[in-house]
Amino acid sequence: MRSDTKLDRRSRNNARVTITDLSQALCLTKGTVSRALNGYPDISEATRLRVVRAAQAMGYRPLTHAQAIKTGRSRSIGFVVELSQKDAHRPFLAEFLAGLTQAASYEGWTLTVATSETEADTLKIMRSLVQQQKADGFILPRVLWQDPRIALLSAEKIPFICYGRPKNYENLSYFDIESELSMREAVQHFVDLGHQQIAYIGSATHYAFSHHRRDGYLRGMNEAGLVPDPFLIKEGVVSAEDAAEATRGLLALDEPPTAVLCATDTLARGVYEVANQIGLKIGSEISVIGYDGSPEASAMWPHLSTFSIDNRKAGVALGTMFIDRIREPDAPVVQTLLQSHLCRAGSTGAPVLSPEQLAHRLAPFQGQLIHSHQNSGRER
Amino acid sequence: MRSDTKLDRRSRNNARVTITDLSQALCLTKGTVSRALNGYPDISEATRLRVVRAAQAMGYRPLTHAQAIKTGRSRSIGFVVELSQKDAHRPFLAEFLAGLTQAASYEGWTLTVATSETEADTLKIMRSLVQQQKADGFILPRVLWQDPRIALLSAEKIPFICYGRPKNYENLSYFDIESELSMREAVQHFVDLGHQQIAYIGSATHYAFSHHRRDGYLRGMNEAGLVPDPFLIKEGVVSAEDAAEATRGLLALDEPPTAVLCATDTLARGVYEVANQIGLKIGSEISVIGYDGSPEASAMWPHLSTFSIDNRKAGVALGTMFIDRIREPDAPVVQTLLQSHLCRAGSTGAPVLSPEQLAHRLAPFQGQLIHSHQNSGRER
DNA sequence: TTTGTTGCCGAAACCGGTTTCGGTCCTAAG
DNA sequence: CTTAGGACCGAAACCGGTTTCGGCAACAAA
Repeated sequence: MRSDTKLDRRSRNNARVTITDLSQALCLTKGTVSRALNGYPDISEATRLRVVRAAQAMGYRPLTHAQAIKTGRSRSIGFVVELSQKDAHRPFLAEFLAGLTQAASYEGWTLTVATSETEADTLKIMRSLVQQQKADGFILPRVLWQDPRIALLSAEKIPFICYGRPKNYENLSYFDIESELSMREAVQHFVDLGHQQIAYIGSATHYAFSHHRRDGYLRGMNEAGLVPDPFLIKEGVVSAEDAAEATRGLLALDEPPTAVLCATDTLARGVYEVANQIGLKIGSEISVIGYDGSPEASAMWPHLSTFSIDNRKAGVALGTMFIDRIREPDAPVVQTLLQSHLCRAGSTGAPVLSPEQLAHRLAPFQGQLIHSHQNSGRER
Repeated sequence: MRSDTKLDRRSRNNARVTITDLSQALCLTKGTVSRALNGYPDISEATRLRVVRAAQAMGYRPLTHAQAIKTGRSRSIGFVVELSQKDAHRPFLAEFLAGLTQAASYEGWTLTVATSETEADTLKIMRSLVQQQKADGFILPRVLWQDPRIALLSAEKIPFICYGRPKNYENLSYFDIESELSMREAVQHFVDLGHQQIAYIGSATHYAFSHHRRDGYLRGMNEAGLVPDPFLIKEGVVSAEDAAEATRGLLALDEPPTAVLCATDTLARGVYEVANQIGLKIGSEISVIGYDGSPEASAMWPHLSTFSIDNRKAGVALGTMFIDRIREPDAPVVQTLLQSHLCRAGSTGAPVLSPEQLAHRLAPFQGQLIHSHQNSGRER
């Protein structure tokens, strides 16, 4: 009788093996089976092995959300994408998610993705995801220099790992791409090619990475014995359009830069835009380096020299770091840095013009450049 | 006593309101409360309202996975990204996910994302996600012309909604961007500008959209009274590199095309690549149209004319369609089409050269073009 | 032989829900 | 005035797990 209905249910339900099935097959109570599988010390090694083997053989996998209702942990890593800046996430998202889910699924975990419109929204969503036990914690993408998410999660003791290094990162677990060194390398590369007048276009300063990249530029300049001219530094530039505006400002200078270092590939698009409009030859009359290794970089012509970063690997690293943290909440913080490497392409070359010659070359276009303001960057 | 431990637990657990709390506050059993909230007919309207209001007031939200253990439904929509073709998903993923989660979270649902390497892997992962009750069904991105996922899910009666129209879509619920009409429009646009020799570079033919786009091209040609020359059609082109190869083949023809219609923006990159290499002016000597409205399109110079598609909207549509389907499994299929619209940019213009003149112009470069094979497209 | 320990497992409560099954009470028909 | 039938709710089982508690057997020390 009983076994009849059991079988019946089993066959409709796609034959999931439950802990009860397993315990019956082993002539043990389900409590014992559960403790055996979870490595409780009051189970003899012999029966533990017996249980583990049977579970393996019968293909038993516990229902994580059935566990969750008692344990409170749902083995799911939360990921909230904030969409206020439309472009902020696109280039790296797919590969990054791939890495994240790869790490997650390897351990039988799940990735729960949510999106939000505003910062306040993000906090609310994260809180509710945890309360609904839909996430055991979070991976924080694109960490801000002073990140309210970190404040919230720390205060509420919700586990998280940062992708990026914020202002005070001493006691935080993070993974980051080392971009300071990259920017120094970029400056060095420009210098090696013979550039002296090297400009920098930086992204929105509330992002943590903006700080590291700018510092890298500054240190690179110092190391090369160059004094970074404040006029050559545009910070807080958000979009390609803003970057174009910034570029016009740079080219309107008395001594325009022969090389421009951009904090992101998207910003480099702005440089290209202006250069294309006035017929300035990229890679010779002006050189450009970006950062991100995005597909845009190879859509530009000449191809943009940029720092390619392995977002897949970043995802894997962050995923495993997160799971480890949940498993061992009291372990010391883990801080990982990954190097990115420069992909040289056609956008960098020896300067064919000195800054003075460049200025002369640009003279006819001053009308198009003049309307830009000295401080086109938008500070947050 | 009892209430003491209760409070204690509550305060650590971030004060989640459970159904027991609610039932005690209302002096009802939790069974009654549950039935009231789920609209059972054996609950009087008066108490139903009382329960619903109290739930609202106390901020009660049921734990979906606690429900799931009895009901089998976890209110979670599954999304498996296959990464075999690295580039296949990137451009549209972020915005699409945004739409999906927007629709999901609005209804209190969750999005569970997984990735897979191969097709077989995808099927395995989907099956296991359902078995582990981590997904109630799936949104299928990038539907193939003959899609094994559809076969599997149909056979196992797992709910799903397609993003795209496969070969036999009569009885399927789908959402799709109408690209056939777009391609016809593109051809028409070329013709209006004065082009006659119009080539087509199509993407991997196992994708469903490839068929619709190619058919659109063919119909557009017919409508314009032009006979599509088989030599002008390259199908099964996967990457920008392959598209470059295809382009070389096209330009090596006796009567090379003055206009090239590409099934995706990525393929258009290949056309640009070749044009840039041999100094062919895009937008005058040769015109190009892409499809996708990706950021690459505006990274190219001149900007690529392309069809922009609202992936956000697509995500919202698919999400709500999916949830509706779960709620009402026996409802008739829903089939939705969304129009995309052409964003004209610098890559299209009136031809300044006839095909013959173009061939003459290209004569010096035949050496670079000749090594291409007539049939560079890779058929699957 | 008695008395602790210790190792090991069963029994049962529990987690936060859903669902079935009766059992009142009220009402209308006989 | 009975009685059949609904309307409405409580009681309890259930879902698939985890965790606490207690008891039994074996073994060592007294």
